[in-house]
Amino acid sequence: MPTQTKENYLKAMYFLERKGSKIALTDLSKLLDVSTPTANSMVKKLQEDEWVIYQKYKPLQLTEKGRKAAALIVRKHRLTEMFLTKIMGFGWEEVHDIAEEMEHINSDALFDRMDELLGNPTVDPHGSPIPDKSGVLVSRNYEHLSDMSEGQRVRLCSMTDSSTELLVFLNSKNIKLGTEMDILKIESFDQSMIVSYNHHPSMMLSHEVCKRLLVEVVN
Amino acid sequence: MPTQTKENYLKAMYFLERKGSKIALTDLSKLLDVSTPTANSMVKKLQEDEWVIYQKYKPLQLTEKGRKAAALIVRKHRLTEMFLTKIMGFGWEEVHDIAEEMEHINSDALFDRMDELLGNPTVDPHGSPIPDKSGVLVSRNYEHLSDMSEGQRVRLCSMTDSSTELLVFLNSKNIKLGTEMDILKIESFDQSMIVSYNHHPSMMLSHEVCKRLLVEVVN
DNA sequence: AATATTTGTTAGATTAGTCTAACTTTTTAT
DNA sequence: ATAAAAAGTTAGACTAATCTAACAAATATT
Repeated sequence: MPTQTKENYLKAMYFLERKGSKIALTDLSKLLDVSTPTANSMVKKLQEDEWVIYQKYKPLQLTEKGRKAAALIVRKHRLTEMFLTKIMGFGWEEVHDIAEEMEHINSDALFDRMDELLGNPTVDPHGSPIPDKSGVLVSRNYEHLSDMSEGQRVRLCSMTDSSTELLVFLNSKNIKLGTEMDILKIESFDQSMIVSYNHHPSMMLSHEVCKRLLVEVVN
Repeated sequence: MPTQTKENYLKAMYFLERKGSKIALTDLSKLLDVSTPTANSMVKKLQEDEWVIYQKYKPLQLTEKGRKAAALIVRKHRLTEMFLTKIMGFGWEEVHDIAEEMEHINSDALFDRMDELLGNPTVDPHGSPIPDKSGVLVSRNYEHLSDMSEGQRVRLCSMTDSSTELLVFLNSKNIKLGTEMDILKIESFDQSMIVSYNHHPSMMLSHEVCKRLLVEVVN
């Protein structure tokens, strides 16, 4: 098992890989908020135990071993988030930071028990998929709300980023995962949407927000 | 907030202080399984932020600040143990190692919620007292089972050490916190005790075990 | 009281993780 | 195609936490 710091490097590389395939050192260092030389020397060390493949000036790559390790950290993170919301009663906007620490806890028993108590969940409180015990992640392909058209009915399933600000905003609008919305109108000048859902007959959502909400069309 | 390592030094000093008042560097280094020079240089560093009072060749001392910090770590540890047993269904012999990692998690919200869900417990699953939110620990004065006499009826309330081996042993004998036992006989040659409890009419407990069990007399 | 033992200290080295400054390679833009 | 910009690398230094070897002080033993 790598150190906590190394786990964070693997996790960051995992996210970068899932986003755009090529992992750039600069992106990694920005994501982890360290200097590029720091990230550079760390990936060289990670190579020694075959977590990553490193070649000078080439994009970074995770090995299978490194990818699996990263996925299992993400699994611990997302199970924890689910546990904190479903069992302990936290709001979805409160759980990220706690999970960020708990994901480094070394105890299969703990996370297996969470998994069990939660009934083997497949997504976290923000709709992000939970990798399985062998590190396999099956992610569904949702659409950005911003790409939908007037008249469609959609269900909120996930979001591109789960920043506290976005989650608090959605709380204030009473929008949750699973909330179904009718797209009443799209303002052409700023791409903002007027939607209706539950008991809210007409709510305006800015383009910035719509870009970050992932939905599926309701038949 | 000190680092995780420093928190472990404070916690160790706290235990040593509660056991015999004078904190010796050698004892500290043994408890933490580091060399004496390592412990020595660390207490010097801890002094810089006024966690401890250090004077060459003198016994170590915790400052009020250091003692409170240590107590709050112990609080997190014991709340976690309680949470793992009562809410998550772990056995009392399984929780120490997990709590040892969770005690370093930095989240008042998490531990406050545990406290709440548990109904503000005052002892952990092994009968050890839980310091309150301001770091005050009120510990009851139990007797060692080994110091009791024939004919007395006692209730198991705590133990001097909660090693997995002892806990597993007690599990196998079906002895729990709260179990009331009648001391039927004390063998003079080895101080072992014959006790009866629940549906066990006569059980032999070695002196080694009796020394580690803390009880109170039942009137 | 003198000596032996234990306890504590200093010095110097090592590893993990970080930085800045300077430099090189690759990519982008004119 | 060359210059400018971006990305990546190397060198060297720093802090936290650890070690061993050597030494000093305090305590215990005869």
